Amino acid sequence: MSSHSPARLRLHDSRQRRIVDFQPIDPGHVRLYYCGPTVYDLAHLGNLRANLTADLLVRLLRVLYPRVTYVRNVTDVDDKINARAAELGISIGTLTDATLADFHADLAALGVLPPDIEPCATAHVGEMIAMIARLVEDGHAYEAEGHVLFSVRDFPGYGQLSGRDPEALLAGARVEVAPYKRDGGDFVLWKPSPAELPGWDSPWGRGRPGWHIECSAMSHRYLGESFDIHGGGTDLIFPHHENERAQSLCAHPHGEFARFWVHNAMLLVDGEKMSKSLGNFLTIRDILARAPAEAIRLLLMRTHYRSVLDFSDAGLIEARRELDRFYRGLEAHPGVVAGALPDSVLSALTDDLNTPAVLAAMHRLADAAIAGDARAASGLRAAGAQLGLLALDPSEWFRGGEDAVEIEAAITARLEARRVRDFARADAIRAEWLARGVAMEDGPAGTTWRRVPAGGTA
RNA sequence: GGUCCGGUGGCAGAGUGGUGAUGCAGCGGACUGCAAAUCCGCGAAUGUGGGUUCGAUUCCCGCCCGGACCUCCA
Repeated sequence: MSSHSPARLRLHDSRQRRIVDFQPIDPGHVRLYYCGPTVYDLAHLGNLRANLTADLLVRLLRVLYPRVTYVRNVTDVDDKINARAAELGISIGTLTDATLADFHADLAALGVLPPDIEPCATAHVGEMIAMIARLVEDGHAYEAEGHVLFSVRDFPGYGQLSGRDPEALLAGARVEVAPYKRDGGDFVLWKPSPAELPGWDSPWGRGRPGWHIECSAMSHRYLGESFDIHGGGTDLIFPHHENERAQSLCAHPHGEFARFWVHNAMLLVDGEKMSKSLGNFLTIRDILARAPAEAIRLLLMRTHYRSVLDFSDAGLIEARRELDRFYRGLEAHPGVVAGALPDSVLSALTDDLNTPAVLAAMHRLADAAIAGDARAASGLRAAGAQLGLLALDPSEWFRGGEDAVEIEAAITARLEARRVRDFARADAIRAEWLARGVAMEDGPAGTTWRRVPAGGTA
């Protein structure tokens, strides 16, 4: 167990590559920005991991500080969107609206709280153009063949976030370097857009923004030149965050952009990398069809956010069993309400979001609650509320669903079989229902039932 | 090839310069018609070779293995 003060947040900062004390710029108002979805397809488990990490961080910050503003953008102008809309034969707006609605529904199903501000890129092109114009004016960017490019040579801090050698970055991509770039590492701020694709008038002609500028423009608009935390997956560190940082620091040289950078590690599925380009990604919807939402949520919290997580069905079943244990703790104290968040839970959370340690603390609370400790049950409830877990009534967790009448009838039939000591028949009924995902359990007070993974051995 | 991260019981997964959490699985016992749940108890791990140290799983170096990034990615 960590021994630091429970209310002092220690957080890993990617730029410094170490765990540091989190010091907000304004302790009265913590501000953070996360890179949100590009809305062209259903969200997958990797997206969920990033958004859940943000959710846990924001929930914790709200406990520690009086005011938190969490901004998560929506990328609704992008080449992948254009391609997808054309492929489906629908308008870009139809695609982005529908995808965003799906995204919201999926995250809500997982208990991920919405951000305070969710700006769309297409609503902030004016801010992007203004920022690009400023970069051009100050000599940090140049126009070439209708494109506007950021000059990485010009920014001495380039490479600092991702820990890369600036000289090597000047060379840029290994494969192709557009001929109009001064240095291979220069990246696009603005590019020309043909009539059939989304475009906006600009000082450089009709065009659309490059990938990175929207986050710089929108974080500035809503959080200012300097804010506390910027987050996302580790795969965004380079080039996306490195470029955002370069743009923002050059456009606003008196600001510090993001003070702390929080990045979650990638997720594997059965040991394999999951990515959109490989096409092997599991969507949030796929998994919701296979397991209770809280089990999915807990599964993701069983691994620290900075460690690679290998998603598997076995893990899902284990997560479900852990929740069984927690709900048994609550079931032992009907009507228990959340009390104060136990220090064991808070100190684990403030220790760089050590969720595995939080779960260990919750197991101790559940053990105590089952043994009769009402205060522990109350603490367990509070821990669950903090993590976005244990939101159900125990009876709903164990016995929710629609076939309760049929199950009760089977139990009655089985009790009769037991009464006449026809144990073969009693066992057959129990086995049949277990295969259907219902475990029948005989106790001193009669027979109860609960749901288990279908075909399971629980 | 370059940069970075990591290797902990059967599996999952934390922490720590000095008795190595927690969960799942397993084993023994209580309870049960038998199970389940619950309770009591048990076994089980720091990739490898060096170095620093009174002491290393932890710090340093080499090696082996895995992963990430290197301009689509959460």
